[in-house]
Amino acid sequence: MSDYHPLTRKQHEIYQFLVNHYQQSESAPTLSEICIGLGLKSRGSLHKHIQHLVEAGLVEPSNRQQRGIRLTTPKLSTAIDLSTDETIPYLGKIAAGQPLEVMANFSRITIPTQLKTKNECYVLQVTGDSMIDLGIYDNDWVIIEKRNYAKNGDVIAALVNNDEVTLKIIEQTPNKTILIPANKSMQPMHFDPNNVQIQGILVGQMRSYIH
Amino acid sequence: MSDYHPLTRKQHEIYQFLVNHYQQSESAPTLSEICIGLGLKSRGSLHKHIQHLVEAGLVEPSNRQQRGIRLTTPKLSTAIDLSTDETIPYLGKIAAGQPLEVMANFSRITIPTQLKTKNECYVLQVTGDSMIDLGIYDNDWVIIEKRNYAKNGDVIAALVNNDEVTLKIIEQTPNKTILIPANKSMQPMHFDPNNVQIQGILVGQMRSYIH
DNA sequence: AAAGCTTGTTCTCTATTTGTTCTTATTATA
DNA sequence: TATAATAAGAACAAATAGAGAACAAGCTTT
Repeated sequence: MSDYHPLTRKQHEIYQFLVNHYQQSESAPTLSEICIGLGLKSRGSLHKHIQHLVEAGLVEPSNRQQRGIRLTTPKLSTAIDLSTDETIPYLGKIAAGQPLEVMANFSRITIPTQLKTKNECYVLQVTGDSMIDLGIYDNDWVIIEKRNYAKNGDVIAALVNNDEVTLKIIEQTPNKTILIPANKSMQPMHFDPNNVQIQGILVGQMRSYIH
Repeated sequence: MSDYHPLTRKQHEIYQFLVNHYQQSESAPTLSEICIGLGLKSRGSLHKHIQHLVEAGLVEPSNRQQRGIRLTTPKLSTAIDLSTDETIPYLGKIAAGQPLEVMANFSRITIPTQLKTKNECYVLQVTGDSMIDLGIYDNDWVIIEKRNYAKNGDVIAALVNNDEVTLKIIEQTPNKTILIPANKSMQPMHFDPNNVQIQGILVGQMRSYIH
């Protein structure tokens, strides 16, 4: 009965989001919430991906039930986390098309005090290899201190062209902003300062080696 | 008995209101009071929501009794008493000359659940560049699951020659143990298996960029 | 005890949200 | 070039949400 259903990259990404969400919140997310969390705009396409997760046996079929997405292996779904104040918002994958604030309070993550500042911080998950020369890899988490300014050489999360959020090294001159990847095989990108909105600066990084 | 009853956004909001109310007041709120508290105008609609909470097993059925809304005791107790300890021992710099146990319980560190396993874990701080090709840098923290065995290719913390603890990739043959640094400019080291005591395997990594 | 009020409950009607299905277009990948 | 993966959006039905009317049972006041 069980065919072999390898996950595509996107399906794996969505599954990770679901696992993560279940660790933080007791109720399942809505399709729209997942869209926002992953930077998608169409519930329709997302639904198709989730159908694949059902076929792969990772997600139980949810018959029109709202918030009906359940993982088949209900790992930590019961582990409610209402612990102290050392949690900070997890804003999902580095998200396209949205200033980060819009999805605050979706879920929260526990953080060692050593990895954050006294100011407001949040967590993003990194996609891509643009920072490997700094030891930040695909799927790592980064802790960002919320801020709208930075000094040259800082690693920042920025909204570029009102379109996508990236993690880069910043160099600013009066009439030009340069975003430099920490990856020798990638080129710095030049922007009009008006098209680069700084969202915060890098203060910490985490990586899981589990499975 | 228990079907799956995910809470909708409104139901969750109402349940939160009830939990909150119970922490401050001994008697249950009236439907109208909840309406006022949540900005609703119809007791009728509210009642329907509470019916769902009853079906979900979070609220006891109250047959026409005024101020009869009670939370089911089991859920209430778990909601309060979920103080799982998410801290693990910090054993300091990767330490020379000592098996790791001796300095346990010096201090503890808060860890996100995503970075540890269910088993016993502890934190070490890395010195040196022997793992930079895996993105583990000088002064990073690593989370180690306590264990005395590993399979080939695992990244392990090991006590070598009863002298120092290092973080390396392990390759074991019946009569030889090879510890391989993840650093192209360093050479693998060969040992008699008796001189290598595995202390644990790598499950997580953290880095602070503050100052 | 009777009148007046509040409360829980049930019902109908309407508006919004959500899951689902389709169609179409674009990008990767073999 | 062909095939799969990804994405956006339109359209639809079911689930959910809100308002209000109506009613019986419990309180309060007279």
